[in-house]
Amino acid sequence: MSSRPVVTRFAPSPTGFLHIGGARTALFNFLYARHTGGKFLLRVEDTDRERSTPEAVAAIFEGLNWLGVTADAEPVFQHQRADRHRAAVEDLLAAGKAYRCYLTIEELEKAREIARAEGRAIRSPWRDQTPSDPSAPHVVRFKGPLTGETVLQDLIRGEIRFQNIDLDDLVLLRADGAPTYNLAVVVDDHDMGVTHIIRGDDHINNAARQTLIYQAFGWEVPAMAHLPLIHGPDGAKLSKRHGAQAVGEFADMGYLPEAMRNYLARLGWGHGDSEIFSDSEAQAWFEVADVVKSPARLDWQKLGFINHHYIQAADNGRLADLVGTVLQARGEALAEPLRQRLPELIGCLKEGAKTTLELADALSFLLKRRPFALDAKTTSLLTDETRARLSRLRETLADVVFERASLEVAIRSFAEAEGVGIGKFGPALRGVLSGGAPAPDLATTLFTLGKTEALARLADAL
RNA sequence: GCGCCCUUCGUCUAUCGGUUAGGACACCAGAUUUUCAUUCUGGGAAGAGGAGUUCGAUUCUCCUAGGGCGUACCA
Repeated sequence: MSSRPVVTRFAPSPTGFLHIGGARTALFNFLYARHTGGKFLLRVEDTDRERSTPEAVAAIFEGLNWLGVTADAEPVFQHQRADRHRAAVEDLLAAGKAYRCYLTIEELEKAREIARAEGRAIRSPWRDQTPSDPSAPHVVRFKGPLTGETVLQDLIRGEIRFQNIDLDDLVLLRADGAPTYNLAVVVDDHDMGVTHIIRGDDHINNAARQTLIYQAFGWEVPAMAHLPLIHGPDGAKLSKRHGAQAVGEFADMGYLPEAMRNYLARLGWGHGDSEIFSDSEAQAWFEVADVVKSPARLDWQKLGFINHHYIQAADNGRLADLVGTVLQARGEALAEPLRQRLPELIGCLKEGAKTTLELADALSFLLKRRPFALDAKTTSLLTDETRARLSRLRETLADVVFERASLEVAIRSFAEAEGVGIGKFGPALRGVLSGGAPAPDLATTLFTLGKTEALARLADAL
């Protein structure tokens, strides 16, 4: 292909949020650029002014930012380059590689109907006709070859062949003079020096026609790679009912960006048996040719597994900030002593958490304000015998230093002194301390509660 | 209709003509255990179907089936 330094790009159309499939496309472009020491660029494909919104642009940038997939240059806005696009079309017109088409919408629809019935691509009669009035309303179409074939060398799928007769003469300039996507991508990718186009496989068909346009301009055709789409767990196209589509939703559901990067990279790409890998490993290993051809399904359980791993590895201070946001969103205030201890508490409680939402759940027993009612299960455990035993335990604990290790020892020796197993009073103790909310092992529960609060809760229940 | 793409355990994948078809998630069983969870050990689980090519096909070719994408003055 080319020995130029690699330039990749992500070119979203700002008509909505950043879809998870788009996020992965961006990630792959980013990884490949990093892998090769090249550049990763961003281009907003907003040639359709009707459907593009600034909110969508903001949402997409925000999503990419969160994911940590950042461009190496300022983003290009396609609509700002309309003059350049029009000039390029003039060149094509002058070279006889494009023509003005005066078909009305009605005529077009009729022609399309016929072409479809005959199973062939639509062809405008204006291909070889000169109009009596050249200034009449018209679009400019590409004049594609009628014979021969166009061959794509897809980096992922290999050779893909199209008969040129099956490719229609696409519109380059609309009736109002606005450039269309298929023209703009080619001109922009060329002008931006893009060497590798990595995009969703819904663009394979366009790739053939775009190749023809490159050739008409006499430009080098970039290397292309078409990624399979991401489907929902049931194999159908990802939609709302699958839980989430937008990367922002994944953030809200408590997933960490590094976990998303790992999971998304693993979805459709892999490096041997590696399941969990760092960003630098991903960058070192990523090859476009290793991307899998078939579409992958989103698997929430595996995402949860990966996220669990990264939560365990994450800095507790950072998790505390994240959890703070979650609690705030839930309207749960954090008392000052707890807020200060949050990183430490999270260190004690994060073991089983798969998301920051679950992490917040794990804190819920700490958030209770006493006095609180006990749940039915705990109440039933509180027989007179147990009550008496917990009362003795309370006295014992009053003299214990509230550190996890010493609490652990204290509980064990108390059980020994009582001549019973921990199972005899442990569940009741936990219930009394947590009010029935899930809580970790006893020593941790006591420790995170703190001596004052723990003894008070015990006293409340006895 | 026409064109193009895809098809290995439930899911993500490894294999690049010769393997007991490997790993991970999930699942099941057992162990540990002060709830839930965690952790540990073990287990079941796959080449869509049919023709070829070949000494030998998951791997190469073709057909069929199923799924997807495109077929716009959307991107």
